Amino acid sequence: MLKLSKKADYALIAVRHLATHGVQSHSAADIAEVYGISPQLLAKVLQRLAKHGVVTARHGSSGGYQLARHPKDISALEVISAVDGPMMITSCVTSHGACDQSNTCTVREPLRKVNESIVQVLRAVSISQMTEDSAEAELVGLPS
Amino acid sequence: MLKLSKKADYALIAVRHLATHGVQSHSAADIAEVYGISPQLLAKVLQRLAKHGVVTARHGSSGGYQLARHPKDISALEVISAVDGPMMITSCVTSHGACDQSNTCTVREPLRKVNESIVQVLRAVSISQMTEDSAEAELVGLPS
DNA sequence: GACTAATACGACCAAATTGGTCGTATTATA
DNA sequence: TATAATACGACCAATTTGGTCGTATTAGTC
Repeated sequence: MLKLSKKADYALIAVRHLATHGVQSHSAADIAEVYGISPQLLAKVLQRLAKHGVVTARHGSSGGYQLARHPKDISALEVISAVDGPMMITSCVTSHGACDQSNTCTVREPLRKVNESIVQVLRAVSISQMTEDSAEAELVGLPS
Repeated sequence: MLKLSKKADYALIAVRHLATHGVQSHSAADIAEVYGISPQLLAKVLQRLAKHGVVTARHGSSGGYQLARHPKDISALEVISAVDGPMMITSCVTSHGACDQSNTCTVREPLRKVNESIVQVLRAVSISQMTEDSAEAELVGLPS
């Protein structure tokens, strides 16, 4: 239905939290508690974000996660694709290549372009934009 | 994973087929055969398109489906939402209202805007645009 | 008017995806 | 050395999606 996974939602929530709550480390459990999310699940989400270089992790007591970069240099696309894998709108293309109708499928090429446009939109939205509540963010979605 | 359902894919394929194969009726079975899709499934997809006024249906022998409007007046968004329901990117909002974290969820509002941008992109893409193979359609995704 | 070829539609099953948990290893800090 | 955190794979549960079946209905054709 063209919707984000819950994991992607959680990832955006967590990253936004890190962006708005100072530079110190926050453990997965702490963040999870604030938003009422399963700690273990959020941990897994944050691990993937760490693996993709969106956040940095510190082990040990008083450890946790920090943003790897300035919020304005992290796009929504990065966060989403770190958790959900590469953005591909067509359901034909799964992990194991194209579907069996690939040769007769006439909408693949047009859909690829639509996909690119959507990717552009998501790439253009930064985490810092998502932290400014309303106003000014009205312009979102018009990649120049 | 932010991808279209197969039904949406099939819907686009079918609509594109109707747009490029004259004004006469095409039965669900005929179209399905061309693309190697299950006839019954495609029938259901076309029924939903008919219910939403994207195509018109004619019963009886030599009946079938036709486009209800000119291809340039049918958007990809219409086709997709006819089959998959309204486009909502956030996974929080399901059929039975918002999720339980609704009060603490901080990304809903920003995501709503991102969603709108994507809807804009899909609304801007017409079926006729999807029939012109390559060229000129490069501009897709820049709602003015 | 009977036959036939189509849509219409709801109930239902199967398969795939996703959400979420558990256990254990590892790493660093105090 | 104890502890508090991440790391990660295996696994189960729940939801969603894909797809089928049966039956009713509608309209064209002989």
